[in-house]
Amino acid sequence: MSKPRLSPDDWIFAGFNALAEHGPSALKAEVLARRLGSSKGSFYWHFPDVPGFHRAMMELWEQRAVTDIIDALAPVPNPRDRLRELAKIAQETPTELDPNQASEGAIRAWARAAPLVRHTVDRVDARRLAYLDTLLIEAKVPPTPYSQMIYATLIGLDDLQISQNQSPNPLCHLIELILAQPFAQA
Amino acid sequence: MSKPRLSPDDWIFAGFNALAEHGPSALKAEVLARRLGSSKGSFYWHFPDVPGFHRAMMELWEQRAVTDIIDALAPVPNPRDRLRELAKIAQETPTELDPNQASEGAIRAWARAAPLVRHTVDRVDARRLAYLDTLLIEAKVPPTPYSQMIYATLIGLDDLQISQNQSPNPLCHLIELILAQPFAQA
DNA sequence: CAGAGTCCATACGCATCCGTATAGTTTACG
DNA sequence: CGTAAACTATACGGATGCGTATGGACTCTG
Repeated sequence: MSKPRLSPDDWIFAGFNALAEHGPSALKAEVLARRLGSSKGSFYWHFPDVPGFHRAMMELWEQRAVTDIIDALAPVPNPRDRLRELAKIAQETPTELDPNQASEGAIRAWARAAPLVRHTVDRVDARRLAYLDTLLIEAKVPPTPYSQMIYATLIGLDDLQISQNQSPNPLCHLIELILAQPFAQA
Repeated sequence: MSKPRLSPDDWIFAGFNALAEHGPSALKAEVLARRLGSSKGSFYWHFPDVPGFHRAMMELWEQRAVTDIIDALAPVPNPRDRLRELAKIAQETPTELDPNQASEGAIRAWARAAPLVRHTVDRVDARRLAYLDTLLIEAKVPPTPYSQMIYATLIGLDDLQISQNQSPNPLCHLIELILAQPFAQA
């Protein structure tokens, strides 16, 4: 017991946890090895170097960051309800230890100092905004400027750490405000 | 020439510039000294240690982060126009090399990994939200949940780097949306 | 000019991290 | 069982950061 071999994904998950807890400075080979009760030898066997590890983290996150949202909203039939559901899941306190949710804000903070992360986040933002545009169009809402307004509010609330599971949730309220506009007919 | 003595504020301003450009990892004694063409001896003369330098940065920022906004809005007489002006100045691309504006987002990112910064940002957020509450009340808008909605949008747009000086500015649009609600009578 | 106080440069010991090398251990499988 | 592959531990040299110590330089005042 107590000596399980580690897969690359084990390192990557540990990386996201460390990032969320202690910031980008925790994403170092020796620091992560201590955290996992392992050693640098293991790290450098699975990854070519530290930037390579960062790339692997970003590849995994980029794969899931957009599709997870789309999948979560797919079963909701009504376009207006899809927007409401989006507001709800965006404000849930992250429970799962997925690399998603748990460290969205930490990744955005990391992106400010790391060009690779910056570019990944930019691509994810663009794809999420494009998807949000389609959601709005289906709900008869003009995407400009509402997709940016909604997405910015979502990010800002996450950064503020307020109104997680709180009522009235400002993001839900914003959605209702928009859906009550004359252009958006139920 | 070329050998000006440095004041503590010179170091602090350089700190904010370095933070905005390269993130928290640039806030080190030797890195900053190189940046200023100076040396560690100067740094440790002005500050007891690196955390002490960080404290000095946060003290300066906390002093100005709230009052600067209040002062900028004070000359605007109409409560509704004060909200509109707030949206405008919040979305201006920072020109001045003030520690404010230039690195708001960088400070928020830094706060995720540094408890001292976290606490300072939390206090600033609380005071800004309280001030925004008074602005909304003066405009006959219920502060809950609109102050959080507006402030979150402001932060999110800054993080997204979109819609700086762009039209339609989503934040301005949000303000108009709120001011057009039945409870907010002109 | 003298001396005190202010400010800066350099060197040192210690610690941490990087990436490599190398040897050891565990697992898969013929 | 035995060999090869997969995986891990440890040690090393080089780089960089911390905080201190110490000597030099500049400035203000009498």
